[in-house]
Amino acid sequence: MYADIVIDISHESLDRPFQYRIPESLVGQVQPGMWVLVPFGRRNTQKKGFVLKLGTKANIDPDRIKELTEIISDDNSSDKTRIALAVWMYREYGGNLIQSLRVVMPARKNVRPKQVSFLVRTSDEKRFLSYLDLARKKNWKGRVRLMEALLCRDYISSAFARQQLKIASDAIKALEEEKLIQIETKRFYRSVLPKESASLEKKQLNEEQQAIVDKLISSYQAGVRTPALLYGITGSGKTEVYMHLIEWMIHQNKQVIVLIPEISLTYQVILNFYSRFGEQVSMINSRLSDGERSDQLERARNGEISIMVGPRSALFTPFSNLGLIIVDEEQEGAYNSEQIPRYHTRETADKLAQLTNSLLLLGSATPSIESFSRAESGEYRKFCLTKRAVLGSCLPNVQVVDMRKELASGNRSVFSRELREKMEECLAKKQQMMLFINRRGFSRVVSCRSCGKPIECPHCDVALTEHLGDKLVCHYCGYTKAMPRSCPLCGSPYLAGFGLGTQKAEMMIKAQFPSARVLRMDMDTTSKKDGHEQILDSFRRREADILVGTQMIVKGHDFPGVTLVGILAADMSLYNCDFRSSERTFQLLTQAAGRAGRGMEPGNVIIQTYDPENYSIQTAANQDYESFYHQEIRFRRRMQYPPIGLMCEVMAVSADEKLANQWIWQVQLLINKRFCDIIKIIGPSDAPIARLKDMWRKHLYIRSNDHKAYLEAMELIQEITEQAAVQKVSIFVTVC
DNA sequence: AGCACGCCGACT
DNA sequence: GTCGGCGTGCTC
Repeated sequence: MYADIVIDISHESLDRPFQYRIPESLVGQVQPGMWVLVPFGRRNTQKKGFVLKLGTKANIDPDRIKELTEIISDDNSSDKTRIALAVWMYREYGGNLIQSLRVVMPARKNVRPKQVSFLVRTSDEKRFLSYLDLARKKNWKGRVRLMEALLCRDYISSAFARQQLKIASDAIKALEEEKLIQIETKRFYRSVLPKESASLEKKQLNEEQQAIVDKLISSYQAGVRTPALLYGITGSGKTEVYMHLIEWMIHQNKQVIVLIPEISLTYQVILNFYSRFGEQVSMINSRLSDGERSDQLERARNGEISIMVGPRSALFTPFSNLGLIIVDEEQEGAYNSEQIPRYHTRETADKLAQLTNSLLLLGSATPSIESFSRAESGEYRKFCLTKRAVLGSCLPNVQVVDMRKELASGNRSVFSRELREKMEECLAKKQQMMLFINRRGFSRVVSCRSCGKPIECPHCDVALTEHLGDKLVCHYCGYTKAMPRSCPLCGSPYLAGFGLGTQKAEMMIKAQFPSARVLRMDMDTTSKKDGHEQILDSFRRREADILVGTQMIVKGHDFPGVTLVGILAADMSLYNCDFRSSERTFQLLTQAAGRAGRGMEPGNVIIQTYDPENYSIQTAANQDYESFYHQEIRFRRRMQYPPIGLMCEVMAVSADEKLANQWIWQVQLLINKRFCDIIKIIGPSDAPIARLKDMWRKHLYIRSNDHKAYLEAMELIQEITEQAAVQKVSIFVTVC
């Protein structure tokens, strides 16, 4: 009997199973999913390993196979559910199990716990005083100072002794050896919460909100765990519903995970939770250090905190009595993991909720087509918030401008006449505006006017973007180079930038409205720590009239002073070769439009587009989600795209182009052979970015209506992945 | 990740 | 002549 075991070492070359013999005494006991101890390497050092599967066939020369040592019992219930979750992720999203395990068990890093040490007086007063006399006589100044300080207190902190009393470490050592003092250390958790405490009073719920909270609580008590979709228009107060539900859960001694897209995880949000729930809350985000992060997870494991707020990785907080998982802005793309396993947070949260018998609550103003269709079919429960919570504020007035007509009447500027007029009006009234453009940098591409070829990144097959200061930047790998004088291919000196980026937009605004104060927000201006907060705060304090930026300005920020929102090129995201582009465009436009008129003043939104009849633009302009949904689901049904059919992308990545190609064709061949009619394969072909960071990328799509066959195909791909790993080709699946 | 094997510079 | 530098390769 053999077991395939992954060794718990984070290194690419060990990301594959090793076979071990199961000793007679453990046959029947060793099961997939267990942690075991195995001898590894020449020295046979005992390593922790994870049992993938059992088998009777030896894959290598049986003489080379060692015997596994023992089973490590792990009785932490949260660990058990998280291992089960990792196994599920591995099956669902591919890659290696150790990769899934590493995502799910993040606290495994060896970070030193932060400690404070104290010097504690241990001996009785008599001996202490007599030694003090001796020290005085001998003129041991340091020891005298330290002992005098300890006369009136039982202990002082080492930091205080060193820094304030200027005690050298040998003085401390000497006293310790005399058994007069003792050094004690106490574990101390790094705090990530705001220092200030604003106490936020509990807001009264309106009728609609109250009814939803009541229904969720009563059904929870009745044992209903059907996921709930909270669909509420922008500004309808979804957060208050969350807060009340969380409060109830805490009273039931349950723990809560609140997931927020990284981009909207701002100081403001944390302050909100902190002022409501105090020390019971913690948060994690990507800017925390390893130490800060694992401290927060440790506190969750200890039961010190009950609420964890964070981006997708917060889903794996080791709570032992989880009751509720909230996924806010459920439709956000940021919930798709970029790394392998490319899990989707909503789906994974759903699985975790099942494993822990908790409630999953999804919230959105523009739900994903998946979630809404599940709500329609009854797989999810649907709750609607239809009224804006702030009294007096109303939905903005939206206008779609046809940029083709602008061009036809001779306006070649990026601002339509309508937008210009509204901007002038807005500036004159001393109100604020936001201009949204979907591309950072200066121009989209720089290409040669003679040979027509764009200048590309040497490591990725994408065009470089022009940035201010005569720089060319790759937005995928960060490669930067100076703007060349002439075309690197044909030598022609005529190079020109095409398309519009945030930097260029900022420059044009400044040229046309010289008196306006402009702030720009994109990846380039927010890369510094707290760059995000600084820009938003400055805008909130009305230190600028115009905020121009990429997606990040439209995500959930509340600026009461904004009365105008301009979307400079609405269709920029529309023509990606991706069946979700309409959905993304609709969501982006609706969100951007929702930024206007959040205060008492009515808001205006101008959407500039070259395709004004497009249904995603039309329905977004009317803020009509349901109408968009019905048109979009019709399209998906016709094309058998998700959520109607099952679909995934299989990608083979390798430094060697030939090998990547060879393995993606292997996938195509084997799937075709086994499921020729049931599963449709699109491709293989080059991925849209055929080379990224010097790695070649080949991909294909798999589409099927047969759930069973689809899962079998996934297993087949899993096997191919293992074989390909030997040749350093990584194959992974992205569920569409 | 560890650890061993292996091929070239400064030393008892 | 050796001791030791870390480059490369393997671990069931």
